[in-house]
Amino acid sequence: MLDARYLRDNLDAVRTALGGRSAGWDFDRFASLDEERRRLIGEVESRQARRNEASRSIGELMKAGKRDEAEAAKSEVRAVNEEIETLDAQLAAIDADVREMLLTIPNVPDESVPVGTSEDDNVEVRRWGTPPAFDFEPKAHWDLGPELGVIDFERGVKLAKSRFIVLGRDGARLNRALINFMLDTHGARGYAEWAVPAMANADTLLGTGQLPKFEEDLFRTSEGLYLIPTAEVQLTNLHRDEVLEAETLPRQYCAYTPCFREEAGAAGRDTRGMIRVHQFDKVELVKFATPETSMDALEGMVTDAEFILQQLGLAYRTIVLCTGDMGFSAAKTYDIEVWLPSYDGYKEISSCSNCTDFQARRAGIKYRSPGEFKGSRLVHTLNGSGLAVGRTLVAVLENYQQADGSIVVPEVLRPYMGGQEVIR
RNA sequence: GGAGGGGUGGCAGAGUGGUCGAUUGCGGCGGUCUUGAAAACCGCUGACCCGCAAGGGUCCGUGGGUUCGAAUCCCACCCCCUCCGCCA
Repeated sequence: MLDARYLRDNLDAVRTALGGRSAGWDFDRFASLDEERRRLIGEVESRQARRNEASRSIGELMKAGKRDEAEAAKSEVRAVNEEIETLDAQLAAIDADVREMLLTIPNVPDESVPVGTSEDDNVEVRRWGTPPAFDFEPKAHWDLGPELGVIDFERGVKLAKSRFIVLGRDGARLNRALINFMLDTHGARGYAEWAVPAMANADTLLGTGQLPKFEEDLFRTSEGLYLIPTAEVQLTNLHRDEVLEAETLPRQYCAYTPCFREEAGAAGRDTRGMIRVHQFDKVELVKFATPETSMDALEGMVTDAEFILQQLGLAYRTIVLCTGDMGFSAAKTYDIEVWLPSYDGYKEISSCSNCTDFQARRAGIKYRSPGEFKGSRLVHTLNGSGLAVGRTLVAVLENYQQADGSIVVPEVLRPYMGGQEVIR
């Protein structure tokens, strides 16, 4: 959510900065609603002031025994109350409209973000590692997995529905090894680990921006709870409606959770394999930082996510998303893409964003620093995959495959696999 | 799920219709005192909205209702605690 005052004073600048991202958002309607809202507030409050004053005098008149005067004052207040009621109804309607508009306008990109309209305008910032050269025809994970008995697509469909998968035998163990390796590595690098609910309520999802605009991406239970699409939702909302002490910042959190996505708009995309499924595991990183340090914190988070790929020996490239390709809450986003032989290219495995104060304003996450400024200010929130475990598993299978169909276990994972060196 | 109790400012804890946004204690900030510190004493100390400002308004779990007026009364919902039941 953007600050209403900021938006009011910078309407055209925001319109320009958002470009196509704000398609369908009516800036002029906002301007007139906002103006009308402030006018009505003035109307209501001047009447409330009159009513409060009159009510006070009624109390005094009653005490003084002047009943007739008190009765006269009462009827006057009744009349004022009727006016207030009418104005209040108008104000409530406009408030709801303004709020709805504020909740559906995306974050404003940081100045350092390249301007563009699609993923074609994203900018690669670096590459690491060399894609493996095979002296045989490498297989895709959707062939390797079933052949090794580590991924079972048919049974995933049987147990749930399409786009659900089952991991078997060494697939399940490799998955768990990846989770533990990631958590241990991030833990050693300053991220505190949490275990959080896999379901979240509407307030929580409103706080991070999934609601109200993207409800169709979520699974909803009959209780009105939602399955979390990412642990970012929970880690960020841990501090919803809290004021953090400045000296405790930055805070760095991580968590492993399953993630659930409806993938409503993805029919036909990535239909083969386990690249795009309804449920996947992810280790998530979240930071709370001051406005002055959040951009540096983002660079650090990307480095931490990249470190996992380096340790695993997987080639990747890092790109900065252009203005047109960023998510709703982000002011700046880096995607890390891992090399996948089946794609003969790089595929997203992590996305790290600085959401600046966008989520903090929705969720009421502030910090204070008594010596530095009075009151409290909004923190900046950041989140990033560290990494998507399912896609990492795919990357390991495909990049470490041998001519005989076996998989070499990356060295850093062997301690988590009981010393096992090969999956066959 | 059943029965009972309770949700007030950073925390603790008063307040059952009228200057209560709210007594008091702790904590925090500033000051006096002190070589310094502690103690003691004095003062300050919630958030949000509209406004250039003066000022005004809202907020005592949430949402309704009664009333000229509600933290205080009524209704619904949410959450917490205790006991019982059930249960991984």
